[in-house]
Parts: sequence; C-alpha cells; structure tokens
Amino acid sequence: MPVRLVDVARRAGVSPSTVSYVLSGNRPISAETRRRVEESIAELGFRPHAGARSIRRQSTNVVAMVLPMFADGQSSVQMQFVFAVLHAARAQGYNLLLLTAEDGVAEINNVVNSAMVDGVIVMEIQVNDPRVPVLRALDRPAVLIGTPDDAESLVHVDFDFAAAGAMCVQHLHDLGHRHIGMLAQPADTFARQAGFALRARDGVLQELTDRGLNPTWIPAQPNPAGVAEAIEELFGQDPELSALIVYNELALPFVLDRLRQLGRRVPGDMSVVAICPDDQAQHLLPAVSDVALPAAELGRLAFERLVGLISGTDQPVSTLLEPHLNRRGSAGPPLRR
Amino acid sequence: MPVRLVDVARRAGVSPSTVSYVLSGNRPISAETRRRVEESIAELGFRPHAGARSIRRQSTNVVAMVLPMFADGQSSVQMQFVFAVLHAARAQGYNLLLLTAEDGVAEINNVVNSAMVDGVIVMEIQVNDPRVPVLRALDRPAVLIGTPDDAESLVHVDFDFAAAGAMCVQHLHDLGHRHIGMLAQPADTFARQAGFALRARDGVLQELTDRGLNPTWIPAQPNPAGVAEAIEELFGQDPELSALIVYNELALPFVLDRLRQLGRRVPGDMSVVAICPDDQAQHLLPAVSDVALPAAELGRLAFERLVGLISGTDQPVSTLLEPHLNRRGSAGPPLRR
DNA sequence: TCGATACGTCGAAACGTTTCCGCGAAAGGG
DNA sequence: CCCTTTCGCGGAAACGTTTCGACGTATCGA
Repeated sequence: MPVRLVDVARRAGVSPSTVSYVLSGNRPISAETRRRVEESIAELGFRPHAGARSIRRQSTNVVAMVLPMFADGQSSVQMQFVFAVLHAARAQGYNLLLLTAEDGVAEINNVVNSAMVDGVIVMEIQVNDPRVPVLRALDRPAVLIGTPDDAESLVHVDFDFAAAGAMCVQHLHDLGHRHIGMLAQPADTFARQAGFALRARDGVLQELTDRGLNPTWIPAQPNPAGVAEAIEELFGQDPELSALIVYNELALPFVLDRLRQLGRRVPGDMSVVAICPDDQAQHLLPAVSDVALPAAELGRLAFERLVGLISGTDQPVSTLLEPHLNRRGSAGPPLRR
Repeated sequence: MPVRLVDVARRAGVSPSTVSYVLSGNRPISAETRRRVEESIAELGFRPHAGARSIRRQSTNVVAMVLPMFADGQSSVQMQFVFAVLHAARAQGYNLLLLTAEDGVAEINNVVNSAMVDGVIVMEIQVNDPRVPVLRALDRPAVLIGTPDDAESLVHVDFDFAAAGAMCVQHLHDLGHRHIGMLAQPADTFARQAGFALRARDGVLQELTDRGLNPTWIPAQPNPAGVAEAIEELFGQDPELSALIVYNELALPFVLDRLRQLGRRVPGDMSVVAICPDDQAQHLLPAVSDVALPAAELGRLAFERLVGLISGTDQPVSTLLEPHLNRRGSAGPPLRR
C-alpha cells in the first residue's frame, strides 16, 4: 500500500537509482528525465521511507532536545527555548524529538546509539551536571543551552546571567539606590543547582558587594503567598530597601501586586527591575524595566550551532549573549527622606 | 564504529537471527543462550538501529504531536497537554516528535508517509479544522484532543467544556447570584474558532439564558491592561454584576488584582469561579474556586487511545471528561443591599 | 576519422535489521 | 526400539533506500 521508490521508477520508466539521484541531486540528470520522475513522484505521492533512508545515509534529519528536570510547562521561559529550537529545526527541515530529563542519561544514549537522531540539545545545565560527561562521550554532536563546569568541553550557548545581574545593580545604583534586594528563583531551582539561577544571583551579589552595598536576596515561590513571604523577609533583612531586582518571571506579577497591597508605589516608593523575557515585563502595570532574557534567540542559536556541528563545520565552543537593559517606568530615583 | 547486531552475534557465538529473537522474544530461547547474548549486548553496548528496524517491523515506536497554531509557550494549559503526552509516551517506551501547526497539513502527511511515526495526536481542534480530513485519510491512527465537527469520524478525547461552563453558572446561581458575567479567552482564540473557547462560552451563556439571567461575557487579553478593560466593559454591560466566571488561566491573577484595585473584595463584593488547571487556582489569594481543567489527564488519555489504535484494539470514538467543582474561598453568597 | 572525455543512466551491492523456512537433536509415545 | 513431535537454533531472503562501478552514446580535440 505505501508507495516505494521502485514504483516511482517503474511509472517513470527509469531505474530506481535514477529516481534516487533525482531526489538527492547527487548526480546530473537530464531535464526530461527529471521532469518525468518528479511528475511520477507527485502523482503517486511518494515519500521516501525515513528508516530505509537513514540506514544508508548516516543521518536522520532529526535532533533530540532534552527537557529540564521537573519541567511541567509552568515555566514559560523553558517553553520559549523549546519553541525556538522547534521552529528553527522545522524551518530547516529537521524534526524535533523530545526527551525528558527524568529518563536520565540512559535515554540520551539510547536515541543516539540507535541512530534515531543526528544530534542533541540539552538545556538547563546544572553545576556538576551528570549529563555532560555522557554528551561528551557521544559519537554525535551535542549543544548545551547553559554553561557546563568545564566550559571548553562542549559547544554551548548561554546568556550572561552574571552580567545581567550586575547590570541591574548598576542601573539601580546609578539612579541613587543604596538599599537593593534581589528576589530570586524558587528555592528548589537553587537546590538543583541550576546554572542560570546561581549565576544571576552571584552576579547581583558580587556587584552589590563591589559597590559597598549589602548583598540582600531571597528565593521565592511563584505564587502570592510565596512572594508575600519573600518580600517580608527582604524588608526584615533591610528595612530601608528601596529597590528590587526580580529574577523570577512567574513571580513578577505577584511582586507588583504585593507591593501595591503594602502601599508601596512603583517606582515612587520602590523601584523594580526584572530579569525576564521582555514580553512578560512590558505588559504589566506599570511596565517593568528589565534586562531582557533572550530565550528565543538562545534556542535558535543552539540549533544553528548543532546543524553546524552535524555538517562538520567548526563552531565556537562558547557563545555568551550580552545583556541589554530596557528602561521602562518601574525604576526611578529613590525618594528623599 | 557503531556496534551492530552481527557483532553481538559473533561475540556470543550465535547467529544474528538468534540475537534478534532474544531481543524480540518472538521465539523461545534457551536460558544459557539468552544469557550469553544478553551479556554480549551489555558489554558491547549494542542498540538496534532504529531505522533498520523500522523497515522490517511496521512501526517506529515514535508518535507525533501537532502543536496548536501560534503556540509560544505562554499558555501553560497547552504545555500541560504536551507534557502529559510526553510522559505517557516515554513511560511506554515511545518517543515523541513535535510538529507545529504552522507547518500545515503537508507536514503531517510527510511524517506519516515517510513512516517516521506510528500515529499522530492533534490538539486544539477548531471548528472546521482543515487537519481533520487529512487525518482521516491517513493510513496511520490519529487521536484528537478536542472534538471535531463530525464527532464520529475520528477517535478523540475532550473535556466537557459546555458542562463546565454550565456548572459554574449553576454554582453561582445556587449561591444566590443573579448578575453573572464571564471573562473568556482572548479574542484571537475565538477568532481562530478554537473549540474549547467556543464551547465553554456557549455553555455558560446557554445556562445563563436557561435560568433567565443575562448572558454577559467578554474576551480578554491576559495582561493587566486587557483585564482592566474587560472588567470595565463587563460592568458597563451589567453594573450590578456580583459574580465572575473566568476561563482564561493567564488572566486570572490579573483579575483578582484588578478587583482589589477597584476596591471589590473577593468573595464579599464579587464572587469568582474559574475554569482552569487546578494548580493555577489554588495558590492564588484568595484561593479560587474552580472547575478543574484536567489537561494532564486528557493528554495521558489521548496517548492511551493512540497506542490502543496502533496495536489494533478498538477504542471508544468519543470520550468526554466530566467537570468537577472545587469549592474554595472565592465564591460566596452575594451581599444584601 | 579516431581516440579520449563527458554525460546520463543502469545494475547490483550494500546498509542493519526481522522473519520465514528448515534442520538436527532431544524428548515423548507406542 | 522406532517413529513422531517438540525444541532450539542457523541460513538466507527480504525490507526500501543509497551509492559505487560500469556502460553506452554523444561531444570534442587532433
């Protein structure tokens, strides 16, 4: 029932190899023959059997993407990575296979050793990530979104979270703030040592310290109660707090909400700067100044690197996207007292 | 370099066919031989070439999932479907291939005609969905999440959105509310005729009408400005509004926020009932009564149906999950005036 | 006019599995 | 003790492609 290459060949009155060469373009074919073959393909609706094809070519035109541990679709940043990679892949005729980190490293080995995929993209790299040695030993290319401990061992792309954190501090400090706190990712994100959470926090704290300010920070659950608690704790640490750096995109709306409830106007009584995808900051009230997290760009870039590796061209081992500040209405000079 | 079945056979001192039979279990194998073969497989780290395998078996153990048009990762409900299917698939040794609806129906045909996947799951079915006829013509099984126009033509699973809407109305009406409005999905969701949005709205409006109440509703963008505008519009339509049905999970926090800004206490001045995933309602302040949207359950069920079809067992054509109300603090009797 | 080149096509082998068929040895029945 | 059945395994063909080598014919230079 499925139409095979030989069926196309028979109908076009040529040999199977000729059809194959028309398909691959690996050999010159006369215009007339090509026309007949292509017509035959169209009329029969022929699609080459991907499995049969993959056994002779060494590729499948499929790449795997490994999702973060505990991915549940709640974190829209994670999803933006997936969609960016997905769209980049589809645009180049690649298909995307989804793997869950829960499957563990075994499954990564599985799909590449069974020749299902041409390469792998792994996101949300942790410090001491057990997947990194596995990826290095793979005989197919891999690209990381995030920075591994040994930064030279695997091709990776990342956002400069430390610089982003520092940039937030700098912006607020320049505005005149001397009491700056950070509301960071949930505690379990730190518990699993996610690189982005650690680096952003350390970037903020380092810059605060460098400028002689108190390093004040707290993780927060992304729900109203968690945010309320975190903000209270921050004020406990520094009652004079006049500015907040929020790197917790899901919590951001609740932060604004909570500040309003506490009677603190933004930016009059409290300045807020976020590290988050731009579209999640700009539609809030007030629109929030942010250091934009270029998730889509990173995903796209990661795939680009991967196809580069697959096609055998050298790729830069490390690519760090520089932060960029979007000034909006949520940050201003502190009130005089 | 990649280790093949013959390598395993040679090392175990058996023929290739024996190795294959050990792998598939399609033939009795003596304990001793099985042991030797399995040992050989383990030591060589052999993984059968998926492509080569797929050409003889008629299956790949991969299923495709077609994402909604305009999926951007913002809608966590969409993502819950994907993750539910993904986890169900992985749990059964299946892999999941992601397709974007933007690719159009051609790509669906592509992956199944090239024998890349054993079946397809399609979510977010629209009225007059162009993918439905394509899926019907496929020579591989398909399962819909959502209800097609011709409800008997394809196996599908869905949530009874109409009943969910009606249940919200009933709950609020029973509490004594006579002025009930609905804040629904964004306008563009209605514009693309997404079945879930239409059915939920119509369920609400029908039930309101049946009970002699005014059918008041408005679509809303899921951001503070959009929600503020929508709520204003609802009050414009019915100044005596005392209860709100929210089917717009992303907007829900902003709704509570906005009501607070307007000085309306929940549930004192305004009762709120949501249709949304339970975990998105229960952590808000106040916790919101909801008709839980069983996204994970639907995804799991859809995959279960698909493997059923793949293995050739008959499946119920239509499965409609019944709504269930979770009473929380956000809905109470209206204030006496 | 003749030999060498280039072009277009074909035949056949290969890719790594699965599975049909068959064969020898062991087990069971009379 | 012989004949039949069962059991365990091997040989080889098949699956649908790709690609290597080769072959005829037209083209070109001399």
